[in-house]
Amino acid sequence: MPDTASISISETRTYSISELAREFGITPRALRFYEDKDMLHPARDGMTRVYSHRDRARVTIIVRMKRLGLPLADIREILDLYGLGDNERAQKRKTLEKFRNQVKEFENQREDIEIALGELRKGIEWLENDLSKIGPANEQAESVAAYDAVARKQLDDA
Amino acid sequence: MPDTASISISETRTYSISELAREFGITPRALRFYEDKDMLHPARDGMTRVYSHRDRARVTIIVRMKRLGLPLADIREILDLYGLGDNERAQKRKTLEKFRNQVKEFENQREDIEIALGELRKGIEWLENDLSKIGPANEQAESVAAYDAVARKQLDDA
DNA sequence: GGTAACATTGACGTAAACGTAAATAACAAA
DNA sequence: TTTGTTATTTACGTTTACGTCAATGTTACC
Repeated sequence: MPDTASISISETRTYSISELAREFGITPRALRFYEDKDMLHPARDGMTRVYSHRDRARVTIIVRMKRLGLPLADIREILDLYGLGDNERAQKRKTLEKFRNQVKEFENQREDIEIALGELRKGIEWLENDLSKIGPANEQAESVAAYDAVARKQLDDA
Repeated sequence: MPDTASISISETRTYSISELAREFGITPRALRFYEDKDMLHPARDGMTRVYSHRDRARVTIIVRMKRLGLPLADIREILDLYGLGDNERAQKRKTLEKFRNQVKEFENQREDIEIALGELRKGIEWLENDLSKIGPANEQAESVAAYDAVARKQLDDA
């Protein structure tokens, strides 16, 4: 085993634009768009893009952050960390600050999710209860007042 | 104490559009926009909007859900539950389904957040380490290789 | 050697969620 | 009474994140 000592096959694989798009449930257009925004820099074989294992990893991060609602500009800043060579300390300090703020925001967001999950589960519980009440063929019921009470309560301590 | 038996003062308060806007860190324009989208139906004093305690509660939900990245249309559907009177069972079933799906999505999102927090914290750790290394006045260092290793690792198991 | 499948670069279009300016009205303080 | 603050509707503008052609080019197959 001479040169390619510790390079696993998954790290030497390459991907076409539509392969990556399919894998991540996005479109080729989106990948070109990200490249246009300097978030990706795939190699080229002539004109056609060739995505490496590390390009793929960047896409993973992009998609994940996007799901969390981060704008592409913010995602780009995060990605840029992995591109810092022996850069300015100032830049690193700024990045550090942003990362810390981002951590706080994510922690807040996690709290929001817990709250939202709580409310949704209460809603589900009530709906299940209500739907199972009189079997599958009743309208106009006596549970109206009860419902209103629940709705009121949900809204009141929101 | 005759009529208004159990109505706390906070439940009788009303709010102006700019009051609410300030409280939630949004603009009056946004509140009007939400109303235009049928997510709010404040009362009117002449021409000017008067927001009740329950209107305020709905804004709470809107803002919270928005932070989680839900589109307004989806938020509206959630709000609509609190408006269901003695409605069609079919509608309730549909709502129940959507709530269940939303719960799953939020749980996925919570996982994404954990992962993102992990990566950010690793990044922070490295940055802190790096910045504290040679005191406050050094560029060109020997940590380049070490950094590259970290970056590589982060990207590889993303 | 055509045609089907996949690639490219423009370039214009679009949906969501407001921003912003214009014209107007109500009301309070100086 | 003028100035200032807050409100209204109407309407066009803006940003983000792509979608959607159109025109063109390479590669693979039958």
